[in-house]
Amino acid sequence: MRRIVGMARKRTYGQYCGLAHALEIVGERWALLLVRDLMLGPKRFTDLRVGLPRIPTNVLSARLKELEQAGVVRRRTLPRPAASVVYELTEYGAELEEILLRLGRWGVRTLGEPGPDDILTVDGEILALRATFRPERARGIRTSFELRIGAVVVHAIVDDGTLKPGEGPLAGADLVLEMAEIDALRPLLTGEAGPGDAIENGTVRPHGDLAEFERFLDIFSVPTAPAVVPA
Amino acid sequence: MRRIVGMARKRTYGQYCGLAHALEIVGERWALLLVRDLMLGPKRFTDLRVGLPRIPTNVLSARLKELEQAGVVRRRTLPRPAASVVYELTEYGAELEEILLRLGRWGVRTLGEPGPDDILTVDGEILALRATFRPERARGIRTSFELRIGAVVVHAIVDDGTLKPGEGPLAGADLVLEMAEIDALRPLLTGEAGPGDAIENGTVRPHGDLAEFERFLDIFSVPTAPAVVPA
DNA sequence: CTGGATCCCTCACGATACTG
DNA sequence: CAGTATCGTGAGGGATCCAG
Repeated sequence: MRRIVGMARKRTYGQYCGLAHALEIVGERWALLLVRDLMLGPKRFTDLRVGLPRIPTNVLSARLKELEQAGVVRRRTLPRPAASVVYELTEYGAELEEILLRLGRWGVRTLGEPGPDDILTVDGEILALRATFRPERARGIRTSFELRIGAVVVHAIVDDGTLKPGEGPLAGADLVLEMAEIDALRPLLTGEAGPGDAIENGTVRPHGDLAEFERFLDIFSVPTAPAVVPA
Repeated sequence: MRRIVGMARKRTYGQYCGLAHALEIVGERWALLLVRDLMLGPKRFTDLRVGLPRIPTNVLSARLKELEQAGVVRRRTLPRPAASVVYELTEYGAELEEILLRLGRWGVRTLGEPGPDDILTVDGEILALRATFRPERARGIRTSFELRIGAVVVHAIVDDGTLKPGEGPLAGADLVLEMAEIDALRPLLTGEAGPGDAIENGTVRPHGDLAEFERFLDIFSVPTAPAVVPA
């Protein structure tokens, strides 16, 4: 005879705790990466697939339903003629932003070299810009950058302590940084390498002033030193 | 014929992104709750089991190994006569603290009623105290509280903007709050209910001044209003 | 083409028993 | 006390299929 233990108990931690509950909402696999991509604005199902190439579609469906159910994501049907469906963060979901940026900064410090089939996405790179942006160092500064990392092109407009990142090129950018490898930028942001090193070994080709390059690295950086990871 | 796809590729998101990497480290099930419990100091395997009653021991083993491997947790054998093993956070792991507190505050706002077999742990309650503590409201204040929630007893010593939480009772506490239900405190911290309501309906029995009760609620609270969750 | 649903396989998780 | 061993189940991974 089969004992009915808890009838259809969804996976839960069984703790009455804010953190445990948060993890039940956004702790499932892919969930926070989904939120990351939605931080940049409403997206369609297919857009999300493009940003998360390795997510199975059934998992994407499931996560969107769960996040919608939890009040993190809202599913909206576009009005006219589009007749398309977009997913967007609710107010509540948008409040994860600061947490994701911090978690991203924490994780980037042990990121190491990219694996053979690690990819860089536009959304990932824009997150990196937002996560490493130091408003206090951008006070009174007005400048703009374009970053080309392989096929990924993003830009950033800095204006007196504020940052407006975006995808695609930016005409008239004060500095263009061109890189072939997806891990060319990380050592610069973490302080492991300086602009001189990067230019010398050819991982970064700056189009613009060297001073502008240094200003970029001043405005965008990860505060603390990289952690030492034992083998 | 079988195609060799990626030989022993561990579960990865395939993105060169700080957030994705962070989630590969601490995004597995139970990992962040483990870190939460270790935030309170070194613990033995069995202590961790007590704090996380529903974690299978093999999963606990696996997580500890993974976190150790990732440089988040350090396994240390106690010197003399104990001959015991403790796990503790590394510097790097300890830097997750602010993130966990924020995530806890985010999650508590949609926590709702406890499920039938939701439990409250001492560690969970201490996390709640730390997460809801508002240093700016504790400036120049020196007081102490003891909380009894069912069998869980914790205390907090507030001294001019600093908080020292601990487990167990506190002799000479300025205020003792006694509750039978594990969800008696949450509505007070989120502002859904006031001290008057709680005393009237008997969910909280304060031993001490009403003014002290109000001071407690001023020092400990979740800033924003609870989110509206659609059915 | 978008926006998914379905199938099948694998492996991580969950429960429990067992060992140094 | 501090885990390892075993085994069943279900969530995730990957490919394909289908409706509007």
